[in-house]
Amino acid sequence: MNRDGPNTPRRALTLRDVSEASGVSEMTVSRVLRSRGDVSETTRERVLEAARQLGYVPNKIAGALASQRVNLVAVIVPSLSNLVFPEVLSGISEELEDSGLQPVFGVTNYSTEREESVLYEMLSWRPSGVIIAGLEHSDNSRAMLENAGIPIVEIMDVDGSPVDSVVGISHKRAGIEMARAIVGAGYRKIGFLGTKMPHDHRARKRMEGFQAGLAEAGLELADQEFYSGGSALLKGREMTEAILARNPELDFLYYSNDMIGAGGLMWCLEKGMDVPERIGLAGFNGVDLLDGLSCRLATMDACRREIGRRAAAIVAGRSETGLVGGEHVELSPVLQPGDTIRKTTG
Amino acid sequence: MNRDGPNTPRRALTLRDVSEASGVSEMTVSRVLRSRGDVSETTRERVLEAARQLGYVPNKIAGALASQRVNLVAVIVPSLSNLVFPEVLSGISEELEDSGLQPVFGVTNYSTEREESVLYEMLSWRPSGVIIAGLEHSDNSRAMLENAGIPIVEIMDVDGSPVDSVVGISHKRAGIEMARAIVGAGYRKIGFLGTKMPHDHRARKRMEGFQAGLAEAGLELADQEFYSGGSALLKGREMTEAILARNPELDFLYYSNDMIGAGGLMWCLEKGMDVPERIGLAGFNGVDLLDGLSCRLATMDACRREIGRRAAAIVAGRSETGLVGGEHVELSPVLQPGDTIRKTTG
DNA sequence: GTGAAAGCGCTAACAT
DNA sequence: ATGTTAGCGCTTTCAC
Repeated sequence: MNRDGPNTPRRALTLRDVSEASGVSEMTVSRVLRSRGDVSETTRERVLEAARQLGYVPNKIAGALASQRVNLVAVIVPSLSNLVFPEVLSGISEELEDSGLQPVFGVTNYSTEREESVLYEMLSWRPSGVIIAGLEHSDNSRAMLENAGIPIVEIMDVDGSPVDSVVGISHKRAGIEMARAIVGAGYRKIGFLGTKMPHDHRARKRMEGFQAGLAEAGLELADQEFYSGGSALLKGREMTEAILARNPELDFLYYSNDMIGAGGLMWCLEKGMDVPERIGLAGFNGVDLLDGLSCRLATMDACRREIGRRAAAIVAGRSETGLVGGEHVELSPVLQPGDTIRKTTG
Repeated sequence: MNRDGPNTPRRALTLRDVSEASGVSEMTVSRVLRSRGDVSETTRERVLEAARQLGYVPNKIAGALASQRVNLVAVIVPSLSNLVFPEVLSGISEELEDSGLQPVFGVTNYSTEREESVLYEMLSWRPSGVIIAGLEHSDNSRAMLENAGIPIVEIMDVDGSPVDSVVGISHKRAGIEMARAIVGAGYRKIGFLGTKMPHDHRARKRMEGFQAGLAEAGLELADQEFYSGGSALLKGREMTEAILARNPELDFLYYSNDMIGAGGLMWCLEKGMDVPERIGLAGFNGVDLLDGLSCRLATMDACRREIGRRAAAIVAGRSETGLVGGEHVELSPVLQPGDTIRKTTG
């Protein structure tokens, strides 16, 4: 609306404008605006006042080109609707808050191709670091990361070989431990319910670990069910109904995430099933949404916020270790048994 | 890890490197890389091959400075954990997909100060447009938006005076209509439950509209309850218990969002209350999470994805109207009565 | 404490 | 179809 108002500049303001308005050289204006010392208090105030009056906003593009420094950190995640990732992003934002660095988010929709183009796009802004979910990338992406010459932190997962630093949990181990807990509680006919997405490597690794854990006890998955798309809660209900119709003797259901698990739990409770005696359930992630359910679903905390924080700390050069790169941080998710795993008396 | 590998460049590659490797002038390389026509197929391929081999990633900073064009759109929202905003962002991303523009997200945590600094930071990258949630900004922020000289789209809300374009719904009207529906269904003792956040202007406007709607029928809010922080589902339970303990004769509860509404609904059902006869409930947003509940909470769709799309279309210069700025798009949220509002026999 | 000159890596505009 | 020149708005470096 105000585009043609009397104060609207035809072109954006530059340092020169502030310089002229304050009667001080561009160089000194630049120093004041970047709070570099060695400027007299008088000049400082004159400049600041002029800049404020004009409504000057510095041009970081020119600044970055001249200084060869960009205070941006590229953050690349598969999705924003997963609930997990916004929490990781919060952790990153918090840690970066007063580091002078600014996160820029990119979303891949679990597509390797899209990851490649998002990464390319972001690297072309010459960020100071990259935080990227997962260890599985296309050859091109991996090459770009290796050649970027900046700190790279792969997050969420540690099962694989990182380009540089890595912060995450072992989903394989998480699966194994969940299997052990379930078997230890006496369940024997165990089903797995998860996403169909072929690119959700972490869910796949959890399932593989889970199978390995069952194998330790001489067990196998009794049945499995996969979905894609739609409301997770609803899908959880539907899949639970389907798998139990097919296989009524199942005594435990392991879900690849908490939301479908919660849907399944609600379905079981409504059907009047005895949870956790007749049937036990568990999910994954430890989303605090579950705090609101009357019956708490067993789950495992994925340490999302902490992962974000630690990754950001590495990029900001603030991690405790003196390492310059190649840090390897494995966090340990903790089983939260809730009310849906039978208590063993031993 | 690979930082010191044999192929790691000490400094980033430039056009000049590609130029030398391909034996073609920088200018022609630049043309090839930007797919500007007027380059022979032979040269094109030579250049592309050289760039690929070297692993050249263009420097957008230099490009933007030279061309005075930046393909970035600043998107500023209060929060990522609200579930509503990721959907808006998805709508924006989708619409921007093949426009050549790239969204960059910033989060304010519902703080006006933070909004100001995020906005300043983003404008200093000279984006091609700004999409920002809400119509309430600090004086400084408003001035920055007015002087930016680029398309500004304020989203979510239309109750107020926009800087330039606006895409959203009237939360006031949404409140009024919900009140009319509730009163029309015969409820009379109505309570409101919402967030305490003083900066959630949209929730406030819904409440004000709601009160206005009740007033049309000579009614007032019988009671209210506010919360801040914590798991929304859990808070919904707690607030519901509290308000009904204080005021057992309430026959309807209007929640400022679906998550606390779902918590309240679960609590009522567990207590064996007759929903919707003895007590009715309604939320706001139309989150698809509700699809998974056995009893569907009444709600109103906030048109989140659509808002994102339309806003992005305006910034991309693709909106249907021939206007250059100052577009005003008001969407109409639709009441989804679900199972928690008594059916009237009229 | 302040200023002048050079140049960051690209692209617009104009040759050829 | 390709090359040359100038300059985007800053910061670095060095001089005063």
